[in-house]
Amino acid sequence: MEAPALPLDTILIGDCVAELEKLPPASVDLVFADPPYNLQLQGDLRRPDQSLVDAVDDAWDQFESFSAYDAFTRAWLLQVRRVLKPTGTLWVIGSYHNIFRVGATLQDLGYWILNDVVWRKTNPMPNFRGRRFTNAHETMIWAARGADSKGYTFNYEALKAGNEDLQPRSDWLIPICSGGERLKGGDGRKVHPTQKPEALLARVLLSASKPGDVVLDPFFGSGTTGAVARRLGRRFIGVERDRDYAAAARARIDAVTPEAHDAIVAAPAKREAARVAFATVVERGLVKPGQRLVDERGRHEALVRADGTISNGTVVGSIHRIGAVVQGREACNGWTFWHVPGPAGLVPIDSFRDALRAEGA
Amino acid sequence: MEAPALPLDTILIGDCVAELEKLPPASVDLVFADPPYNLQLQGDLRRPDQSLVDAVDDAWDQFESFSAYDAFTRAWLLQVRRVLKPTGTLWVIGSYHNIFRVGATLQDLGYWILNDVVWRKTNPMPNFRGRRFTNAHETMIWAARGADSKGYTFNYEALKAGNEDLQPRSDWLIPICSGGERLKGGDGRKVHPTQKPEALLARVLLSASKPGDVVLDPFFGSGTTGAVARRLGRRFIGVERDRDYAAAARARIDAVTPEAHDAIVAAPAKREAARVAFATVVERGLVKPGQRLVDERGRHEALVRADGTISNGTVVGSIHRIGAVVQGREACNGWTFWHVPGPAGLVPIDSFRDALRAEGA
DNA sequence: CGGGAGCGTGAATCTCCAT
DNA sequence: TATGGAGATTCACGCTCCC
Repeated sequence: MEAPALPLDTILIGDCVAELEKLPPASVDLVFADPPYNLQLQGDLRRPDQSLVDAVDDAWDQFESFSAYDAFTRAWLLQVRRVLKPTGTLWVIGSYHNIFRVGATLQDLGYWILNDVVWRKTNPMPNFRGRRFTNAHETMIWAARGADSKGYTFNYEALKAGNEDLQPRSDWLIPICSGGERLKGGDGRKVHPTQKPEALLARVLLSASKPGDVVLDPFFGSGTTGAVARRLGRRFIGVERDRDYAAAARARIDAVTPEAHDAIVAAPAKREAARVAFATVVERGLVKPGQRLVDERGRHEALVRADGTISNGTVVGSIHRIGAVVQGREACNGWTFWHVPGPAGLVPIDSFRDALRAEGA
Repeated sequence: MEAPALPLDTILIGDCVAELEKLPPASVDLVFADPPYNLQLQGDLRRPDQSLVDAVDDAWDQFESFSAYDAFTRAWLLQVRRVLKPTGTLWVIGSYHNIFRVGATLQDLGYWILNDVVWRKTNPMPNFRGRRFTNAHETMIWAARGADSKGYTFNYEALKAGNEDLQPRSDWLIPICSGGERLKGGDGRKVHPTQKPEALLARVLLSASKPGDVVLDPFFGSGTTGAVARRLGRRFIGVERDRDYAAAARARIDAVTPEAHDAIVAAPAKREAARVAFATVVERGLVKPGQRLVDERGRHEALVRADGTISNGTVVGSIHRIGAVVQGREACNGWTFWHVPGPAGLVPIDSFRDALRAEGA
């Protein structure tokens, strides 16, 4: 009996497990999956200006329990593993709400993790209540079918050449999807609540697939995977339950102009802005807690604290804030204002920042 | 029966589950855990000739290995949860080999994840074979005892002040432990294979504990947690099975000089400042009854009443309530919203509260 | 057409105390 | 334990509007 043909460059409408069951085994080169994160949000969240955050409260993200989510995860991971070629690999993206469960489940099913890759966001949503760290990253797991998998695609040389001849690392700095790239409906509202940036998908496809490869996305959503696949000369298969999402994705992909064949190489990574905090200078021991800082003319002084704040004896705050306070000004650049007294004279604390930047470069 | 005393600033020699069982419940403020990655897996999955066992087709063997690791993880996480105070939090560090299993297990046990934090290494070990991304990070999970946990320590203001007045993010850039900080034995070889950098522990303790807090490390190893705890004025309890590690850690910690008290006391957060009622401001005559209040743009106004309430002409209520009412909003911080018009411009009523606080200090 | 102020918004498990 | 009120809390961008 003839194997069913692959529905290339197609969006299949339906539940991903049911749709994947119809695909032939060992037929897909790469899978990118952005499953529901199972967020468990309590009430409304408001910004400090009282505006309401548009939360992800869609029905597709609701699960009864962890075990219900685990069963769902296991089911789609099993089907994905079936349709993956022996040389194929899987990427899954998630946040701390779900990624640990996904990772444990895929290990249980025999997948072999190659890397976990951190997507660092240049512009994450801030933490409005100041009770946690700003959630500034998401996690991707890159896995082969099994521990003995050989021959998977990893375009190491191209990635290295595009990264100033440095090895590609497991942490990627990429902005979130916004501006013109973000799909909007006729009402001006976003089409999909969690549209991923094309730059992220581009780096995934350029890292772990070749032109002509078949890329499957079982949670197609607004179709970023399809749009990037088409642009980069890959074939795609999308599965999406929601007809509105699928229609928007189809229109989006049809509007994509594929890159010329010789242009499909890894783009050079953007040079990362080296922002150094004073807390880091203290943390690394370049300036010690308890150190006395003075201004250039010796009129003002302050003491360094272990957490990278400084104190003028009455107020504790940042190097900038305290610099402003002691001068009775609105603002002050603490990096140039404060100095460490030494045997050879005053050393501006900015010089320690330079040292850290040089080290990071 | 009297509760057993806490063995403060002590290294307990033994299995961590057995040793934790001896500690009283709800007695520890912070736990930092650096558990073994693959307790049994590594040995079990390699043949004597070091070739990999075909784990994909040998589900039984694989299940056994992961299952044993999960049981171990569950056991120590349960004990840690027992000894944590209701306001206490847990940090666990791991890599993709184990962190997904640890994360899923701690969620199953009822812990509530606050953040996952990525330790980005400035100088990771390169990937020699060019078949994966350079593994340039490790993952930490920060979790409270449960979803309803309140009152955990997070020194938000200090972290923000030490970070260029920007709120702290979930991705941290810190070098690996090397150079003089790395403990070496008499033979010049490293004492412990996975010694963590003190800068990492310092940021954990400065983020989520206060001076005098009790910090427990159930996998004490070379004692980085204890050394940093001592330096930053925290108490520690370490548990370590290996006597050599424990001895090296003890010597290391004894050589640590604690920071001066001024350098480590937490900066007072605004939310912890003494409460001042607006009625007190009126009572003291800083704002007179009958005074007209306006918002920053002069769009809204209200009149002060002798009892510390204000009125917009139709409704009487607190500065917060009336601020919300005039804007048609759910909530409003009246202290920053309302101003007293003066010859030199608008004076926020918050400044009168500051004056009373300064007077009380 | 340029520049700047102002506004909108993003996968979010986002308070604490007194009664 | 549940409820209600006080009051603390945001960063990077892209877009619109106005001068």
